[in-house]
Amino acid sequence: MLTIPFIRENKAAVIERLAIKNFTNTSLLDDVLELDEQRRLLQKESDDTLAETNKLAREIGEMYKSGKAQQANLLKETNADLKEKAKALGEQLEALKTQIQDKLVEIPNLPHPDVPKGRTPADNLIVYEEGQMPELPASAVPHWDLVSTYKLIDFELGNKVTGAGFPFYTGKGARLQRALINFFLDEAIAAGYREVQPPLLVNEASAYGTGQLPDKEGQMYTIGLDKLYLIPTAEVPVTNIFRDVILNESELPVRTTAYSSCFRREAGSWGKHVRGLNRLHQFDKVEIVEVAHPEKSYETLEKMRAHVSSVLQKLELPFRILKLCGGDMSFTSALTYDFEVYSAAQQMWLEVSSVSNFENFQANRMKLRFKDKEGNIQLAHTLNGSALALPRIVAALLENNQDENGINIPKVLQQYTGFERID
RNA sequence: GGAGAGAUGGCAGAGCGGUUGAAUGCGGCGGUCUCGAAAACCGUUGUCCGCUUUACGGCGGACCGGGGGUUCGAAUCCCCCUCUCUCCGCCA
Repeated sequence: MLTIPFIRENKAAVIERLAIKNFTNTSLLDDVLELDEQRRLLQKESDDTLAETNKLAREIGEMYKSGKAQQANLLKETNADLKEKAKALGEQLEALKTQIQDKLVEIPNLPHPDVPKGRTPADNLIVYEEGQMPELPASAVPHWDLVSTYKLIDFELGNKVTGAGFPFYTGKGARLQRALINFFLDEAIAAGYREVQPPLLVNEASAYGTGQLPDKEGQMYTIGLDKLYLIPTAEVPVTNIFRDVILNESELPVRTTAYSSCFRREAGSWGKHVRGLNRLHQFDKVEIVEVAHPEKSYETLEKMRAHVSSVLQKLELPFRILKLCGGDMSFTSALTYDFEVYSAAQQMWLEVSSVSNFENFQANRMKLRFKDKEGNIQLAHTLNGSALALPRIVAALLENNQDENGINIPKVLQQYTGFERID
């Protein structure tokens, strides 16, 4: 959520930058500013009225003490009118605030000046690419065939027990999952992130805090009876740790990592590009989250990028990094790097990580602040990234490392899996 | 699930319905003392909103788990909700 003073003082620039994200509903900005103008007037009137009633109450008290009951009773009547007025003003004020808030949350974050223009994924900028493209044998097949041949993942069983997109991982497939999770967590911890294990369900306030609510409700699984939501990413519970928190400047940065299952409804996508592990309703992911000083957040973004890169390098996967264009960026992000690994049998680049700086957009919405050296309170910056999401990593690992009669496990994982080969 | 107790500032812990934004202690910050530190002593120490000021600041409003009510006036009384603790039951 953008701050109103910022919009007010930088309106032209805001409009210009939002256009990069293809957001052109500038009347929303006007509405917010105008409503806020009204709000301030109303605030003054309401405060003044309340001040008057407070004063009268004190006077009435004095009168009773000094035995002037009659005068006091007279004043009571005056005060009753004022109180009524104050109540009405208060209600108007609340309504106005809600109205402002509702509009404010519809305005996306400003893209960083480096963000390329564009509307579709095709406009994303490839900023980095590395790794050897594997040379596969003629017998090479996509991962959905491999997992069935070597009994690593059972989609049918998941289908029976839960539904499409909820696979069972079996045998070495299950072990590989566990190995990857531990590997990712160990890497994150070594990079300075503190591990937490978050709840997989969050309440409304948290879903609102990270922006899943009010308008992306349909993307989450909900527990209606208890008004809880299954998390689409660990970002939700982890970032909400800091909701309504004022940190000390000396505590920054706060680095957190969490493994969690993630649940996504993702209704309406079918076809070859979502086959097998490419898109699931439940999957596993290790997330990194950082609360950063505003002056350090882009430095932090680069560190996150370096961290994810190093993990992919250790897994010996060919990957590339995209700087997302305005049209492909998320609502909340100011700058996002997507990481894609090459899955050789599908001959497709698969997104395995997304690293973003939200600047103070999330922080403003959830009131995450810090007290600087001068004692001033300011909004912190938040960033997060996947490090990494499992399914597509698994897909690429299996496809890229296959030979005629088996699959080799990358060296770095072998101490975690306890085996060097699947056959 | 049954019975009871409670929710106050960073923490601990007071608080007769009327200058109580809230005693006191600890912690934090500033200072005195010291070569330096500790101790001691003095001072200071919440958040949000509005108005005002070149600025330090000043004034007003809101907030004592959340919501509603009683009252001229509520942290203090009443109702509802949430959460926590203790005892009992159940249990991975």
